Amino acid sequence: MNRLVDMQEMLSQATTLEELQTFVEQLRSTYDLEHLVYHSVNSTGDQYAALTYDPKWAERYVEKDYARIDPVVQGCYRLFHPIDWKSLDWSTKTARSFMGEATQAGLGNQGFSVPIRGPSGQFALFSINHRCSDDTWATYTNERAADLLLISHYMNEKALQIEGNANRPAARALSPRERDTLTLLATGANRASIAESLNISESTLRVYIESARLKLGASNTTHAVALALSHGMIVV
Amino acid sequence: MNRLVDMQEMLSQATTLEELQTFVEQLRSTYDLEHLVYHSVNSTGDQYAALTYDPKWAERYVEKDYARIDPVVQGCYRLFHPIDWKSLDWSTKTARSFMGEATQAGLGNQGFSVPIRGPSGQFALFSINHRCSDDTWATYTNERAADLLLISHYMNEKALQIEGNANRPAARALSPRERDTLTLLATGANRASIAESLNISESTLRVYIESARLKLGASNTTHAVALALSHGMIVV
DNA sequence: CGTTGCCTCGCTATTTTTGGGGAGGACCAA
DNA sequence: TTGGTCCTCCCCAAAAATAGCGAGGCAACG
Repeated sequence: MNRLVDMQEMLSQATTLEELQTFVEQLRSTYDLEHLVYHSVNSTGDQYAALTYDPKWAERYVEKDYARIDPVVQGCYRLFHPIDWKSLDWSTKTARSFMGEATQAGLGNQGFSVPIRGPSGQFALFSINHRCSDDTWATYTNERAADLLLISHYMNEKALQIEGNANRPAARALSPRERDTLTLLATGANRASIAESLNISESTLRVYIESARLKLGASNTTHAVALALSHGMIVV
Repeated sequence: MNRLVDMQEMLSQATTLEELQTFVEQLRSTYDLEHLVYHSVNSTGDQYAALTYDPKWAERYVEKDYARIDPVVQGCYRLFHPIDWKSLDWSTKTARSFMGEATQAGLGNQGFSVPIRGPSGQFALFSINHRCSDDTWATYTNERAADLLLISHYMNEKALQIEGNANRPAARALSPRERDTLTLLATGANRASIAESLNISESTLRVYIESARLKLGASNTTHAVALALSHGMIVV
């Protein structure tokens, strides 16, 4: 019975990006789908995709930078929940012509996407695609949405983990005082008021800002706060 | 058979926060769990929780601001995937004493949490809690993780929708130039270099910074960048 | 017992940002 | 046409941040 467990098992053994490609193909046949895409963009703009689309379509998509007009991508960037493609806005001319081209490339009429947000501004999209009637599709998604949502998250985790192995030298951890300082700076307080609320002199405060800045490799305070925020080192 | 469909049905009919409370209680019995919590914090710091814990414990938790030391909350703030409580760091003294108190309050030894990030820096935590052996718990979570992950997202969507009805005047949208400006500021560039890279005068640049600051209600540039970042208005 | 990291404070001078002000042109929608 | 929102530029004076420096105390680690 348990497709989900099988898939998790398979995923847990993957150690390379190639294996993730194999995984999505396996996923497609196991869940009996027309197509399936995992697409990740990290904060530095690096992209990675594992998909079952016709390679020519994928190539054209990248070449034409279709992500800019694809209603699925555009919609998911500003949405935060799994969504059926039908509920997106396909009314514009560009969207319609894009859909026409996609259909030509073998995409089915039905789709469902899961936006996933990870650390440091990473964003991934997990989409399934099929050709069938609305009713059949409703049954499909009801049956599989839970599984696929879970898989999409674990797949993203795995992809990040694999990519993370070829990683950049992580910023050093911040000391408690440094975190306090950056947190308060992020709230818009100035040095004088922060020093007061932390009960230290402004001189001391400056040392924290400076050391945090150096640790994070930031070029100024605003940069340091932005880095700490997007790395989850502080929370506002 | 289908608990999940029943729960989705029940959730879709909820229109008030009270009904969400009823929903988590129903969820607890349907999924046979010790406890269950949905806790949301939006960008303005407003909090909402629906939970099955002893009200006294919830009250004490809020009063003592335990979210600051709760390893589950702290862990999930910096993690982006569903996580078993066992894999968190319980080694510090404060964490251990916190856990002791939680156990006193009736919490089970096992837990599983799903961090959920929504629009404008909204953050929610969906946790399940139970008292059982590790093996039993592994079986539990395997069986239910997919359902609960799906439910957690739909519940968050619902909670946002309900709260959204009683909404605040959101920060005004930023113009493209304002976004450019804040984005570059977040990378640590100073005004001179940003003006150069945007091919405008530093005077013009200052107008953007200032108007963005006013729109966001920020007290200074760093604050504006932090707000724009945590509201997802810019991405670094 | 030395090193390392953290917390604390002080100093100087320079550079940058901030908070106001005004002003013209483009564009779009009511 | 008028009003709104952008985009662009300029001025000034005051406030704040920055880049360095040095230096003592404390706790933990080896």
